[in-house]
Amino acid sequence: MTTPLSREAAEGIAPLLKALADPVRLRLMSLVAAHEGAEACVCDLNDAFDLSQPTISHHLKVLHEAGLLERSKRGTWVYYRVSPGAVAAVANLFGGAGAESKAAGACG
Amino acid sequence: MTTPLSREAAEGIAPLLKALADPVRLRLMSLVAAHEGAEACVCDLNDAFDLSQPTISHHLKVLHEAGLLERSKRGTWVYYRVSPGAVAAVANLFGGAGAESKAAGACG
DNA sequence: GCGAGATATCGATGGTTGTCGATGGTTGTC
DNA sequence: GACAACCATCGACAACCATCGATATCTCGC
Repeated sequence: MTTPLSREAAEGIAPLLKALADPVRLRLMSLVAAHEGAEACVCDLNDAFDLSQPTISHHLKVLHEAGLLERSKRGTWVYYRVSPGAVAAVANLFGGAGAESKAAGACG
Repeated sequence: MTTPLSREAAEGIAPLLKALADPVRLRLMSLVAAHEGAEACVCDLNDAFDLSQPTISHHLKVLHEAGLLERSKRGTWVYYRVSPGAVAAVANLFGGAGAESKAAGACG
């Protein structure tokens, strides 16, 4: 945010922000990030909301397609984990914190 | 993003991200932030896009109502400048960079 | 007061989004 | 093979959004 974004840069980052710009998806991201092992089962996530299962599945898909969440299936269960790179790209906008390897970290 | 967001926190931050989740508004923010004196005249911003003047005005209004831009009128011209607090609230999500006094700064 | 320039507002329109119920595919168990 | 559990997809609907042209509002200089 210190130098003007090119049209391309803006059009690259906007979809990430758009994916995050929903209270449900924001909480989904934080739930996954804060979960032990940095990954969470869909069944756990479903229970954290008053929304229907298809709706949660839809939001997870949006986050996945934006590149913010990675999907891995183990048996019957599906686990999602935060994609560090995508989060870093967004964090980079706001000063570069989290741009190294972690999804979210403090300065120093 | 290291601890689960409360529903309230998520619903407070989501509108900020929603306001930013548009290529035009992202570029508007960066143009204002990068402008000399950290504020920019609407007339300058209009010229930076291929969009109509009402459309730019609309986007500026969205950013203003989200608390991301502050408005000040000087004579015929209207100047916008980045609101440090709102940007810090978003930056806080991604590691706390920019949460002190600047709208966007590096770590240290 | 009047015309000109800079912004904001209004109304319309086409596209996108959040949510749901119903359904389908996959995996594990009996 | 039959059944149950988990998750994704589909179709539908209401709400929202980005954009535009037209118009209103404000300020300046004459």
